[in-house]
Amino acid sequence: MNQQQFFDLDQGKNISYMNDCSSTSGYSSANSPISMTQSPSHSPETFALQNEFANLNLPAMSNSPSPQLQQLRGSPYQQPLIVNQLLPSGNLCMEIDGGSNNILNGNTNFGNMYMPMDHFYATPQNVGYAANDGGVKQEYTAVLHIAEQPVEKFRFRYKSEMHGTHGSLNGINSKRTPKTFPEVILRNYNGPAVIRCSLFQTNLDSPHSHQLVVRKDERDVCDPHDLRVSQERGYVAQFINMGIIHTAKKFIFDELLKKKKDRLVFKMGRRELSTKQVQELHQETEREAKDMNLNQVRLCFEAFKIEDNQTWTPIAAPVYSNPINNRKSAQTGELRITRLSKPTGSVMGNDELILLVEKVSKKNIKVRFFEENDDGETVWEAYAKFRESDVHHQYAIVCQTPPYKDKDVEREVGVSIELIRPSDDERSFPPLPFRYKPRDAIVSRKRRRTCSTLTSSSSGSSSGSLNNSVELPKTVPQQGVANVSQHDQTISQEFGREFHLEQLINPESFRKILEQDSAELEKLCVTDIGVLETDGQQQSESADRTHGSRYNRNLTSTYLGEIFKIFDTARRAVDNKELYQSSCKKVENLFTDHAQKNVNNDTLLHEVISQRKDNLKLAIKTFQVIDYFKLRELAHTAQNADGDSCLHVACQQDREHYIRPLLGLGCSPNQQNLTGNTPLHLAVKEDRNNCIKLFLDAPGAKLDLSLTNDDGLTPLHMAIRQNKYDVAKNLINYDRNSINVANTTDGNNALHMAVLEQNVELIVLILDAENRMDILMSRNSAGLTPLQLARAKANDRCVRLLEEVYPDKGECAMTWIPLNIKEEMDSSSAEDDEESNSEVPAQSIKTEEIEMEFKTECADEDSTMDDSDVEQQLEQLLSSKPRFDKLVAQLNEPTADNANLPKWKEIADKSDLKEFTWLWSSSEGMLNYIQHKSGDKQYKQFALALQELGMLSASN
DNA sequence: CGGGAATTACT
DNA sequence: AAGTAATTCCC
Repeated sequence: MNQQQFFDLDQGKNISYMNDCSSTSGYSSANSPISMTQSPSHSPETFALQNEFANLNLPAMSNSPSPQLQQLRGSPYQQPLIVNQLLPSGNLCMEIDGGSNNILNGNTNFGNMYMPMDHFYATPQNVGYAANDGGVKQEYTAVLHIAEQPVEKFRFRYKSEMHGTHGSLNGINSKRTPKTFPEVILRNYNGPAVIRCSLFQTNLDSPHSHQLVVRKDERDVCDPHDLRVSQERGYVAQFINMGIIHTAKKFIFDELLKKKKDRLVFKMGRRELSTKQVQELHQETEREAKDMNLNQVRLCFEAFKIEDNQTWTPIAAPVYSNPINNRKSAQTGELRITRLSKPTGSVMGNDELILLVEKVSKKNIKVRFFEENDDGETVWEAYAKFRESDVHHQYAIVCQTPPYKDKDVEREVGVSIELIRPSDDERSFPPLPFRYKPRDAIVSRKRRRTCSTLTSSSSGSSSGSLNNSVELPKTVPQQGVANVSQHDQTISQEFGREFHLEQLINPESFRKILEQDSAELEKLCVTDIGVLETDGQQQSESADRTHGSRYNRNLTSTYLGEIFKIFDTARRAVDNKELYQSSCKKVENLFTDHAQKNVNNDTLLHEVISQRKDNLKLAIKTFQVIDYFKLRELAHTAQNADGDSCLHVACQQDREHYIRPLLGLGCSPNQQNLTGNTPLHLAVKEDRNNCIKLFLDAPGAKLDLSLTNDDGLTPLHMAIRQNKYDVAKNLINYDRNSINVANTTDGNNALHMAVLEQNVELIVLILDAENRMDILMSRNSAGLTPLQLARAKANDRCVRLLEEVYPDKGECAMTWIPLNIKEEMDSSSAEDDEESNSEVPAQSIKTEEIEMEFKTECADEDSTMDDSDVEQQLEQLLSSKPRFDKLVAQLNEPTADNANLPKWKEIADKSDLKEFTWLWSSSEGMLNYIQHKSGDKQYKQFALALQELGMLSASN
């Protein structure tokens, strides 16, 4: 018996043992029956070798690796010979996978190109695999049980990476300490046995071309790995220190074939496969290799008993581990959101959100928003909107948030975001929090509500005397109602019965109300104003204070009451001009004073139109005051801390009936708030269709639809992005030029954006508008026309639709725009791109002028042009639209020699332009291209070629 | 150990 | 020619 050392997987270290059994490893020992084998072609020579090795049978192998051993590591492909020499170690086998197995496999790696090893196995006696070859199901009493699954994600390393160590394949429950490893238990069996672990495909009962290696003596030995188990050890086999080598693509087939052969040979207990078998194996391998999942493997565990030291008999059905995924791959790697561009968004959705993510594949990724209750049940989910092209380089996703389920939430709602990979339903972890913010409308309403309470100055109870000693009228809601409850169509059940909605919507009638001072209004003005803001919250808050009878009127009520008092007084003293003047001043001061004190600087007007319960009476009276004292400037400039005007608030709160009165009072419809939004932006954003309509229909309001908000969008852009056809239609009808405005984020105009939405109706709508040419030709920041964008990112239907309308089927849009068109564009649209400032001559000369000049010039010169003249001539030719077109036509004609070869192609083929020819389908493309090359070689060449063809003069 | 990056190879 | 995937490098 030799004392030997080997690496014990169980113990994770080298140990020595008495070599009392010479070879357990199935593949390994020279005597072993099954040998691995042979590459299709082996050199016959080496029986001798085999014996030699067999005899080598050494003890050494482990601790003191021979120089060759050391050389060997990590290079099975390259150093087969050395590998062969190691073979003997296989005899050590037993506890750990015999080194020999691996070595053999290593050998197999080389395919036929290397030293064949078949002779090793040529020994006749070693046949003994008792397995169930004929495919007969065999009943086993023993059972393999996986006690510890491998981790589900692991980075597969390429062989070239297998230098140092890179961490081993741990058990799924492994922690820093204690670590665990894949582990199986053999049950229902007595006596010694060997458990084998090898790498398998996940969807086939077939080995995987990757290598399951275990680091041993500075080298990586490949699977299968055999571990001896016994009663003393509790029949537990723990596979320690394994790694997975990612077989390079080019070796997949070879590796797989090798493994399959080895397996078959082992199973058959024979040393040679029949030619037929080899062929079959070949074909089978070819098939498998083609679509083998290279990023997923599983472990296969088998159990054998070894009889006569030679015969390996399976004693239990093989079991397979869960899949192990390659951590590095985009298909199976971990999904992770690294960062969000912002943590919040509107409940309305459609906010742009950028996610930085770990490697994802754009075709296989979704962004899921979801909300769970305390029990972890999903109560809501929605997916962000984005296109494949919004996935930037596998590492970022630009998406639009989905709307939240409840658009009327009053406070922020916390939800989660995760990535989902549909192919395997993998989720990113952990989910990232995201907060849905209530709509501005609700926020401001709430803010107003709470702040009025907060800021209300303390004062006496029901008498309501405050700092400024304003006596607020005691208000009993019913009073107001009692007088006038004759109409049915009313806005506000409690307070507004006197006014029909339509009256207010209609500016004429509203004006009348204001100006004529109708009896109704008169009555209104002398009666008490309604109760301000008595919503539940305030009531409960006030209830808290009631105990000390310290119920307060809020700030707004106070000021409003004071102002109304002044107003009423002044009005009664009709002829008192002085009183009127001073009243003006007072009211103005109160107005501004209030705004200053009020939280968020909401003015009285803001407050009055955004009461939780719409209070028409109150609002109208306030309007009347403003109007009466000619304080339009106040209304006009009234902005709160968010930069919101009253119109903004009206839109937020969906109080469309105030829009016209406010416009009438001088509020500017084009005022932008601090985020750049006009009231119309808000109306679109918040889906306030009535507001939108009123804005657009308002006679005096001159809306500027080209204003962009901080997201770079006009109202039309927003509508398109939200696929709001009707809104977009109304906006376009209001101002057709608005479709040409480019958003300042990516330079897309309305058509670009509709294309991105792939919304055919919108595209048609836009195309039906006028100014078609401008919009067709305008380019976004990426330099793309709508058609080009469609080709890149939209479906066929959109592309076809657009191709229909481009005059030349989009030919010119594929490449460059003729200068003259571009000049038109430059002057007519906000769009600008780099091209336009580069080549275009600064002086834009009228087409006719060029023609004139050109004619005269050409008349003089003719055959005597030098190179620069030729170029100049070409340049002028290209810069005139008629000439350009003419040249296009001429060049599209076939050449004299070949009816199938247009002239332009001929020129291209003969010049440096050859390699670009594929770009163009007619001469126009080439001309567009060449005109931007002014001054360089291609341009000159082209000019000369034209001259040669006589085209330069011909085109005169 | 574990991971990011760079490089190269394919579409 | 751009964008991914595959490999290799290297901190």
